[in-house]
Amino acid sequence: MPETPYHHQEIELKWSGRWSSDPQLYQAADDGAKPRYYVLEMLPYPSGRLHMGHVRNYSIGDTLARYQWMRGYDVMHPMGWDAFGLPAENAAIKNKRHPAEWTHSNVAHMKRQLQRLGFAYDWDREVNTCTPEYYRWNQWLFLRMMERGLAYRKTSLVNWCPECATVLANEQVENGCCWRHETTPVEQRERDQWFLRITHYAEQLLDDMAQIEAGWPSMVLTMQRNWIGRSEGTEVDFRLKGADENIRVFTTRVDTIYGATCVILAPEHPISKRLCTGELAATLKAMVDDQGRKDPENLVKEGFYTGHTAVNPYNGQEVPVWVGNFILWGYGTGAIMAVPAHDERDFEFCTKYGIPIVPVIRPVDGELAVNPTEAFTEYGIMANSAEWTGLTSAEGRKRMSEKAEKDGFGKASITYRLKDWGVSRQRYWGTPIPMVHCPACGVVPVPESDLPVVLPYEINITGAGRSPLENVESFVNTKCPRCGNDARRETDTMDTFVDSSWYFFRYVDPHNAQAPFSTATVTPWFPVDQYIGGVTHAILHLLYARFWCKVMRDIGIVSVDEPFKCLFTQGMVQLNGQTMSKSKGNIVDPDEMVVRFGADTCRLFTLFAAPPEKDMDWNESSVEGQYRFVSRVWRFVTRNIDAGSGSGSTDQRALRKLHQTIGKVTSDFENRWHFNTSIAALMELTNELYLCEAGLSASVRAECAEKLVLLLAPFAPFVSEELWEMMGRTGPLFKQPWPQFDAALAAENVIEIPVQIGGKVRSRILAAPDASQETLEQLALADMKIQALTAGNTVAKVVVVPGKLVSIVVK
RNA sequence: GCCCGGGUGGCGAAACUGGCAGACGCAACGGACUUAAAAUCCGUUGACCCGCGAGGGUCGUGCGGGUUCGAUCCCCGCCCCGGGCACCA
Repeated sequence: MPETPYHHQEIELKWSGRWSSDPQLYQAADDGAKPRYYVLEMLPYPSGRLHMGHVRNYSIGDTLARYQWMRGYDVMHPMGWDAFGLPAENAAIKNKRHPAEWTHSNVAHMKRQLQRLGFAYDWDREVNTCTPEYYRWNQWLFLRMMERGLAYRKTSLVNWCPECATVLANEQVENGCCWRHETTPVEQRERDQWFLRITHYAEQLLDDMAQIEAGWPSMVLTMQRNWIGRSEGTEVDFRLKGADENIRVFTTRVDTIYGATCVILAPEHPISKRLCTGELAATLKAMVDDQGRKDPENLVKEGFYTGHTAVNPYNGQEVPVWVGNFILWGYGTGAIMAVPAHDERDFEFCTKYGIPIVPVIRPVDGELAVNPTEAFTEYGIMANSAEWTGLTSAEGRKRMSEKAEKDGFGKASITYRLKDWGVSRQRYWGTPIPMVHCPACGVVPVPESDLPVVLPYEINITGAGRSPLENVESFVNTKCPRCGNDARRETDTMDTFVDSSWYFFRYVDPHNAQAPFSTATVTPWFPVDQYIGGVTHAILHLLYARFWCKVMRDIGIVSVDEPFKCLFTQGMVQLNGQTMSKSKGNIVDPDEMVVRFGADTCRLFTLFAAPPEKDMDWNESSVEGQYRFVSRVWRFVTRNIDAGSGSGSTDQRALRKLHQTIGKVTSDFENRWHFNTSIAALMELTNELYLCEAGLSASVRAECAEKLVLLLAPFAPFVSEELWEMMGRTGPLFKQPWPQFDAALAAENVIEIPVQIGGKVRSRILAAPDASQETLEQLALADMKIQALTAGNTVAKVVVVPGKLVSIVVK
């Protein structure tokens, strides 16, 4: 058959039409006949259009999914929409479109884009988090958490972004500014908020890392570990002199307490307020107001003496009580003992204000410092510490904690940097928190039978500070579920990180109307075999999802401790070294490339440009190379369908390259997903086949064409499927068995071995790949060039690495 | 400041982690085909030096040292780029 021209548009439209009209095509059988494999990619926010970061993420996932199908797995490969969130409301304000309408039209468009790119999703499992069918289960789970004391309400100082007019989680504050508005400083406001008690799981979140260590990038686990910030120490009460009150401090270095020369309170500490009367009250207030706006880059430590003193319980010494702007109210007890001799920050503070510096720890092999010029922060030997003198820091910490506990003025304690998750948002486009405020009964949960609490459609979104829901009377006015009298609905909605914390469970049982999912249905698919997404979610989303999984396990509806066995974090797609983002206006849309070159080329291009975990700078200049490659495969295969036979003189050469390629591509899939080198190997194979073509026998010609198409299938599904059909084969290509590697066929008859003298390559010898050390040494020493170069010298040593090289050392 | 990544031709990158540096692709150049161009096919292409030539030599993986027969890879000390954390007591 003569070769035919490659018309990507025609071929791709044909197949994407067929594929999307067959809803069963990519369904998992879920009958246990084959081993299961769950490929999960982070679901997109429906912002309007796909960007190249999505294309990259989903190309990686789809390539893996198709490979696993070919390897014989029963693959689950779903997709959905993280559809609640702020941009929908911003669009509502700006374009006068309803958030629901805006979201749904974005979803429709992006779904078409995904289908056009040929991603093999089971759309029957599509999950859209802004539908009542989904978010009612957020509410249901919230009630379960409430019952277990994991969801609670408390008044607290919260981060407030004036731009968003909403509360931000600590995780959404970056450098004191809003994560969306990087130049808007966050303010502190007092509000009643809903919280989820993630701190209750802090220890498990750390411990269970052991279960996923093998499959997760260590960097992500490290980041989470730092975020949780576990710290072992001691809480100690300093009695406030002249008052029946203690100041409790947290320290990791109780062994230094004989060097404590003052106590410092956070400005927000209730005791600060009580101690600062008269003129000091104004000073304190100014400092509190300043806290939310502090620029961590160049904050100057400031403080003032309250005029009060407190007593060190270990030695009875009286120390002054200060207030300091660098003491965090949200960490530990919000108060510290300052030991300037052994803590850099205390040193800086006490030096500035002339507070004494008393060294009490000496280096293990040195003397106690006199008038130190910097803090000695290492562990050492205790000095000037009464009966503890001479102990090591470690011993001191342990025994002094025991003493505090025994005498009732403190205890050993573990503190976390992690804080409870504030989930309240004063926003319309989110899951309503299923609570009612009754004047008589207080906060009352909505009964399960009344779920879902549906978000009202009629809404006027203005962007003003109050939550839009507060103005919807039909929503707000309700009856108390307990006493039946008039009551008001909670108008806060949930953080959208709630939605993405469990959607991957819903995928497995997406139409369940009785429960978030059936435990029996879900269990065989968990943990997820492979989760793929951006490293930007290393802390927030992935930590919340892990937490949520443990909660669901404790509720009894999930059987695993950890949701994701393996995690792959792909690199970012950048443009001129900058992250692509809407605000920077440097989004690249895939549509144009798909029209010009086709989805196959687009996918190959994103995979070829760099290994998947590496950041890549978007530069389209090499995209034509991928198009050329696809075209070359196309021409080779089409012109060799039922082609005449050659002599067979190049059969061995072609088969060798074919099997080397099978080996290479397979090992890339199994070990490291460096698809750039897999695609390079397929190019090499294609190049070799062009050179061998004339001499190929009919059977080898057909075999090479067929295997080439199979190997290409996970990367470029459209052209592969079309060629498969043209070869007269039936059945979807992604269900065909992956080609078998044959080591004997891949082996070279003879290889070239470099011979070095003094580490420099001086000659090359030909030898069998399995030639022995002795043979190689003899061949090398017998080589003419080597003989010439070694003449007159003594060969001191010969290093032979079989199959690799010979290295000769001369004197 | 601390913790991770990373620095290789004109460009994206390989070298599976101690064994031929630069696979594959882009760009560039040459040849074939063509009236011509495009497309296609076949080649060349790290830098410098010697040679008419086949060929040979020196240098070369951010910089400076070290270990080794041999270092892009390991060790020590720097420089630059990207990311995370940043008064966490």
